[in-house]
Formats: sequence, structure tokens, C-alpha cells
Amino acid sequence: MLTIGKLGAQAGVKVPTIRYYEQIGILPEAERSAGNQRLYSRKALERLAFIRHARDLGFTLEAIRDLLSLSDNPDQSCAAADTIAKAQLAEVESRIARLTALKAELERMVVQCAGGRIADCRVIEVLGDHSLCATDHRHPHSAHPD
Amino acid sequence: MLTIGKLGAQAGVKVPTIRYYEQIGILPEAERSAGNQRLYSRKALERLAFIRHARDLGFTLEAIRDLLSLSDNPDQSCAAADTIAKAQLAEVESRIARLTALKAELERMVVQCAGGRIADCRVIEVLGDHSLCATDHRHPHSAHPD
DNA sequence: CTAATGTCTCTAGCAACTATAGCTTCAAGA
DNA sequence: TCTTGAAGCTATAGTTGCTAGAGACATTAG
Repeated sequence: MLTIGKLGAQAGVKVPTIRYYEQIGILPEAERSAGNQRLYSRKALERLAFIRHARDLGFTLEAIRDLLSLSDNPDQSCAAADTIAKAQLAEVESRIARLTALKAELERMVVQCAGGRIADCRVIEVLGDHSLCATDHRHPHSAHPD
Repeated sequence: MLTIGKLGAQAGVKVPTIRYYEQIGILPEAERSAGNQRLYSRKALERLAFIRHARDLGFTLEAIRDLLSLSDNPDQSCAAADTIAKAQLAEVESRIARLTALKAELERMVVQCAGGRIADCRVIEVLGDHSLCATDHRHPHSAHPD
């Protein structure tokens, strides 16, 4: 049996985060010691590692909740898990695309700012005037994930 | 003079967001009509466009506050704005790198999910067992920017 | 036995919005 | 002119995924 601190160390998750996961019901309530401290089994460690990996891959806790409920009854089709992973992949690809456009813009800004006065500095200008922008950040207006 | 709705439509920013920006002091308090409704000038539209573009480029509101204060008194060196842009560029490049690694991982997961039973599903398996991971998301444990 | 560290609960805070409720104002049609 | 519906107002609370702090109790090393 592991204390919460050991569990966190082994899974690479901070202690308050573990308690938070329990609070929102993504980890089951832990057993307690005589002194009311949480005790965790190997199974709990695995579940936490699962969560940690999924978070690292950018899955939301909601998606993880779904994945966990799938893995809890493993006798059905894999399709739902596949769907969730695919959606995640699409999201990641979209983010990469947006960030790449963004990078080009920032590079342009930095190059053009040769250290003159701000009045001549395109950094400000580019951000203020859309017509000077290389990218088109008007229509999509996707909620900012950041 | 524009109402808040028109302003939002023209800048591509939702109405509550504009009020939020005013509340946190990144937009000045708007003039009011006789009936207490906000009225905006062309200048306000430009400022909001500036903010919108900067947000699209991944700047935090704090960085934007700095940029705005620079553009509000444009008689100084461009160096500060340049510094801010360069910091953002580094951040963006790092995000792209992380997302690209992540994408590879997700693609691997999706490809390997052949639609069988969950018990055999690599999506679940990969998330549960770190040894199946190609990437190393153990040490860095960088706070997730997403 | 004591001191240091770990753990407990509870509450509040973070960014950057978004949503809701209940009200007032405005613009356009009949 | 009246009316109806959209748009605006304020204020408050909720969102996501944690993180930080306070003050009290538990455990462990020396």
C-alpha cells in the first residue's frame, strides 16, 4: 500500500492533483489508514498512470473519464476508444497548423523590427492592422485552447 | 460610433469578452449613450483588433498589456516589443515541437486500433503502460498550456 | 521524545473567458 | 403610435485543470 506522496512520486503526479482527481470522481475514494491517511493499491497506481499518460497526450479529463469507463468493461468494441483518439488527433493537428501560421507571423515581426523606434516598428503595426497579416485569423474564431 | 454588438462583429470578438476586457482594464471604459449603452469609436475598434490579433498569435493578456503600453507611447526603442515577440516565438516553437511528438504518438495509437475488443485495444493499452510509449512524458511534467 | 516531514480538510485563486438571470433600451414593422 | 423582439445592461457564478495557503493531525527518523 502506498501513501499519497509515494503514489504521486511513482506516477509523476502532484499530491494535490491526486486529491483533486478523487474529488471529481475520476479516481475512486481511497482506503484510509487508522490515522485517516489515504492508502493506494497497485491498481490505483495503474489507473493514475493511465490518467497521467492521457493528460500528457492532451486528452481532457472528460475524454479520460470516457476512456476509463470503456476500459472498465473491456468486452466491447474498440470503436469508441478509437473515435476519442481520432478526435484528439484532429485537434492536435489543428493546433499545430494554427501555431505554424503564428510562428511565421512572429518571425516576420521579429525580422522587421530592426531596433528602431516603436513608431517604425512593425510588431505593433502587424498586430493592429489585419491587412498586414499573413494569416487569416478572422473567420475561424475557434475558442482559444490556451 | 459603434454599439458593442457591432464592435464585436467587426473585430471578431464576442460581446461579453469586450465587457470583460473593459473590466480588467485592457480596454478603456467606453462612452455611454443616453440610455447607458456603450459606444465605441474607430480607435477602440483598432485597439480591440490589436488585442484580438495578439490573442490569436498566442500572446497572453499580460503580454498584450505590455505591448499596448508600448504602443501608447511610441517614442521609445523598439527593443521591448522585440523582446516580447521573441519570447512568444520561442514559446510557440516549443509548443509546436511538443504537439508534433504528441501527434506521432496519437497516430500510432489510432493506426494500431484495428476495431477489435477493448481488451486488445492499443489505445487503452498505450495509455496504461508507459513502456509502450514512444515519447517520454515522464520527467518534464511541464504544466499543460492547454 | 522530539523535531521534521507528510498528510488531512477546506477555502480561495489562476487565466480567459462563458453563461445565466432579470432587467432596460432600442429599432423596425403594423 | 404601439408593440414586439433583439440587443444591451449589471451582477454573479460557472468553466477547466489544477495550484497555493492555512491550520490541524499523523508518521517517522534520530
